[in-house]
Amino acid sequence: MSTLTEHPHPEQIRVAVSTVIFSLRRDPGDDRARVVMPLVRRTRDPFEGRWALPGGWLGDVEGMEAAASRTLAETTGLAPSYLEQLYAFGDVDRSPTRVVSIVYWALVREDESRATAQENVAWFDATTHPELAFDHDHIVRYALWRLRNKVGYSRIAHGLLPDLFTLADLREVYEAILGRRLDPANFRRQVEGSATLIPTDERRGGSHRPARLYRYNHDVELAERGPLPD
Amino acid sequence: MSTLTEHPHPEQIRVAVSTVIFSLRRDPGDDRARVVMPLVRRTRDPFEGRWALPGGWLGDVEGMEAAASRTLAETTGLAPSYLEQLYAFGDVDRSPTRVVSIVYWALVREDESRATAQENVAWFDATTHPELAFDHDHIVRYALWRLRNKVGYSRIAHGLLPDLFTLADLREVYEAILGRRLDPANFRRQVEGSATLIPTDERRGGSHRPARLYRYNHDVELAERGPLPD
DNA sequence: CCAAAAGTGTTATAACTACACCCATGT
DNA sequence: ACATGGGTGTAGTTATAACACTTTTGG
Repeated sequence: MSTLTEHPHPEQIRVAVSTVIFSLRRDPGDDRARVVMPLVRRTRDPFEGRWALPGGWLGDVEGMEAAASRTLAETTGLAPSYLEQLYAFGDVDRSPTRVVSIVYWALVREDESRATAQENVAWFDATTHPELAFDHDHIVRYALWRLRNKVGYSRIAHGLLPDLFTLADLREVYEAILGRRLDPANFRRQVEGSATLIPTDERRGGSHRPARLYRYNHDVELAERGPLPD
Repeated sequence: MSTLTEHPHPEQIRVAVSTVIFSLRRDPGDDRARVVMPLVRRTRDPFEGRWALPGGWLGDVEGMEAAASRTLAETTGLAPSYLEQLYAFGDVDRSPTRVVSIVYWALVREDESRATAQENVAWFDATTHPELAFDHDHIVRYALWRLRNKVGYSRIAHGLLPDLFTLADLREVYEAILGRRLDPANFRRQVEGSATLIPTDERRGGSHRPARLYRYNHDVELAERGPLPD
């Protein structure tokens, strides 16, 4: 690639792809939703027995994003509603052998995330999880930071919701990600003014006054990430 | 890395590191500064003769950021005032052989960028440059987008200026990057209110009223990039 | 004195925040 | 009827933008 500094033959550096997958979990008891992620228990050295991010080696005729999707399918069994490259980690000592990890982060809708039933896969709270293998603790922290950051200036929150949702649902997503309460009135005006939602005529009646259901406007993109492939 | 999907042995994928280096050029004739970047002319296939981003293979005991710095030193001969990972490019068909490129972007101060005199290296306007090798056109577009984006919410503009500078100098940097004029009065108030500049007692007298010289306040960081190494 | 950039002041507009208040429904 | 979340109104604050104006230098 580019101007090649002279090496008789490039050394053996392996390329892996991992993905931080976020979803939302709203348990019967809790009144707030939590951000959760699936982890995989390692069945071999190094770090045998420890939890780690789902991932695998990059195939030699496989695109990196495709590898991330494959990873995601193998663990959750479903397609992500949002997928974006997070960062490339390549410190010399981050693994016993030299591995460069291209890390992606993804969003999966709550209803879909329930489908997971693989062996050695479990969902954890994204903020309070066991100590992970390799530098994955660090990676998860960074992914969470990016998620919180991005939710402030783009529309990715919809990636965690089903087709139809109320404004309270959407607000709950923001609150779970940002970790603080938002004013319902101001929240409503903000999203209504942004032309990203299409109001439907349907309502959903919980225990009180029924709320209008909205649909996401796919004309505006989930997130602007500049001039990048798709 | 992580949960390893079974491959008898990972295939031969090579890892390269490239850097998009930005600097500012203020030529005698022009009244505005331009964003410029150094390119390297390829001396071998593929794309022999075409201009490309400076870069090289990642050494097997070399960190990725170190590789980017090395690249930068080999072309400009100097250390960057700012260096950040841009993106990892790994499409299967972006090169005749499978190469994953970890791309960084960097800022170099104008006075330092004059020192370049390597063979096969030349500086080009960042917006109007010849068609580059590989997918480097695409990469440069993305790097420029990130630069313009980041200048809006962080202090990286100082990475293009010497130790002492006037507010007009700083404003010129912003104008060159954003491609539009800024109101001097409002610009002054914004940066003065942000506590990132330390006023000195020195002045610089051009052809008219002397302007106060400022120094960058290193207590606040150049840019917040979240919980990432250094 | 004049041109031009340095630097200050003023005002209009938009965005954000807090919070009071009314509405519609299940119980 | 009443508790509760859905939904609207409004006023204070803050950030931004436009632009008039004063100051200080070199020529």
